[in-house]
Amino acid sequence: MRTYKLLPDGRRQINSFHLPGDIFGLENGATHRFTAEAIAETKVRIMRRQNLLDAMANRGGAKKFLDLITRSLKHAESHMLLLGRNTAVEKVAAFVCEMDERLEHPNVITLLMTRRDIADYLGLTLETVSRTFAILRDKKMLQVDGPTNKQIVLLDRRGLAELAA
Amino acid sequence: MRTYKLLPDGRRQINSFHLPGDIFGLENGATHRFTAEAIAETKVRIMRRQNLLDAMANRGGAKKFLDLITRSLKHAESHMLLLGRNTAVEKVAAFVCEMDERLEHPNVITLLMTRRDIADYLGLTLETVSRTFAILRDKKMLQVDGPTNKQIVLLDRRGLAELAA
DNA sequence: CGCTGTTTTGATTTAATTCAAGCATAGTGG
DNA sequence: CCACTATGCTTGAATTAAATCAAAACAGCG
Repeated sequence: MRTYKLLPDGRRQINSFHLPGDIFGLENGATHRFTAEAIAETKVRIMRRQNLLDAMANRGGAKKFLDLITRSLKHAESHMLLLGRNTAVEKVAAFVCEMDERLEHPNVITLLMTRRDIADYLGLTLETVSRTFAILRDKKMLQVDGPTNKQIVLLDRRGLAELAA
Repeated sequence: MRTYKLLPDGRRQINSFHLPGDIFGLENGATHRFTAEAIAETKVRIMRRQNLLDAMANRGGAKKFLDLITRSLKHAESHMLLLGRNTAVEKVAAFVCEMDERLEHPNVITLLMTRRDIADYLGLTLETVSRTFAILRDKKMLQVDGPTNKQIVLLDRRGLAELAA
């Protein structure tokens, strides 16, 4: 799934992509803070706020809950650094490294999102994302494969991680 | 105070500025996620993690705590949108509007941070921040005053808010 | 098959950065 | 009280990274 915010004129910032097992969408106030969309066949389990507060009432629940939100905050904080201070190459390298880690280092990363989604996640245009994949491909750091170029094979995880900085 | 993250080569992203009364720095794991620095005479009250977990155990505490972290997350999420998708003018307008709101619409906003701090908060260079203040000044949307140009007077709150989008 | 949406690639433009002065302010010490 | 220095802000000129504009190729689909 993708969660994102929109500007009135249609510019979009994707906060994060959610993989199976992820928890997201913690809200408190009366209004939703962002939109969530499935980009593949998805099963979602909903949790009521009341149950959340109940779960927090016992020590084990509080700890788990603290872990969850710390993870969200941590991701947001490092993503701010990326959006504000990284170059296009660094952003794309960071993106593939993030996916690689979250999928636990598969041989092939199958991207379910489009180039535009990736661009809107990284604060770039889809053309720049495409060109940057080409740059990393030409540097032999990754392969771009499959009929729709959505299969990514990491050839140089160390080099990519260095770029991601 | 300012809280920020650094890249190895010195590039800096300021997560947020903290005003009197703000709570910040919620951490969970063994390592700190960012650096905090005072940019003015500051008194800081520390809270132990244990006390936090205790406070969460009762319903009132849990609610307050949920409010706190929701506020942090919300700020981070909207800041991601700003960093990834706003222009320089929109960023600076959003910055002065944020300060105006948080200081509860004073006649004069006295900035305690430098132009570089603002730049590192908005994902710009200090020169661009300076130029952008000049643009908004020339548009009669704000005044830049004081011996060191750190006093900002908002002349057109509505217009600035529209720019901030 | 034609239609639609996606990706790539090329040419051009532009917003913001970088490089470079020049000033103003505040602090320091003689 | 006055150089002297350090720091921060502004402004101008040149550069550049990424955006925009444009076109072609391709896959998937009804």
